[in-house]
Amino acid sequence: MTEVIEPAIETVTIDVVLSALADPVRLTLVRALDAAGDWTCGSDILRGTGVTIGKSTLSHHIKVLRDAGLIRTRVDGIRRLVTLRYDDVDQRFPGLLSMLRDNDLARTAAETPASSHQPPPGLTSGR
Amino acid sequence: MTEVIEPAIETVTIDVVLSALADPVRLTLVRALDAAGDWTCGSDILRGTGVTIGKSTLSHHIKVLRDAGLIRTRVDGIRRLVTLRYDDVDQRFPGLLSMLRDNDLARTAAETPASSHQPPPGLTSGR
DNA sequence: TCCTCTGTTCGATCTGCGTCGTACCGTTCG
DNA sequence: CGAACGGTACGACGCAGATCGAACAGAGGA
Repeated sequence: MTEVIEPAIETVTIDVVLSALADPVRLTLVRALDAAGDWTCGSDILRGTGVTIGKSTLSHHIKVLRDAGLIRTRVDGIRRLVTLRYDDVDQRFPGLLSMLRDNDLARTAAETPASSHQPPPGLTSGR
Repeated sequence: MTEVIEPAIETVTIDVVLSALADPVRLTLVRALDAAGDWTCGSDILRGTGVTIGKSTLSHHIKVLRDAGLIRTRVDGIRRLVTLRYDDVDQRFPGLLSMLRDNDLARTAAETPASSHQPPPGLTSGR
């Protein structure tokens, strides 16, 4: 198998999404995935975010986000790649991702002095 | 004083809003206020929602929602009236209220047989 | 004035969940 | 085959927060 089960976007409720996004670590996770823009290795997501957690904790958060319909996981050999479900989330909850993006720009710029990646200019409004 | 302190909408962050809306009781509260449409007495908010909590708990939730910038409280004689900050929330987080509304229609219609107030048609995008 | 009503504040309690460590599994490579 | 790596599953721990009850505070009304 190369894909991991994920809920159909129509079955996703805002209640579950809100609960998933209420945690600061998961919010950082979503913002980092959004900044990355495409498939990212799980262990590399939090690079440069200043967040350091155990790998079991990370796995737990990724599962919560996946069950909430926010991210998609793909198996690539030895590792799992994850990405935001941009189209699905934008269709089901228009404007949600851009809400999360707003503060992200200010926060990542202020909290990650070691990272040199400035936020890609094309991500502010588009995909 | 007839008004209760509330944060300026520009200082409200999505992080706090998400945490406030992550609780099922508070979500019910917001949806009930949205369905009501205007100033509502605190003790009457949960009428017909099936949610029964102590008054101290209700006071706590209202305070959380107010601190999150979602609702406004006005003192009216012996009682406190609360209402959604439609304009402010729509301006700061466009689309957020309609996201909460989606499930609301199905839920309130199924859970409140005694209430005869259909959701006002003008609330979908405006105040 | 006294009672009632509405709401807040303060402790105390308890549950949910975020976190960690360990064990386990599948994949890749030497 | 066996070791290393990325990730998951499970149990345990600890803390934040949801809940409650009681006490208190204003505002109205009898």
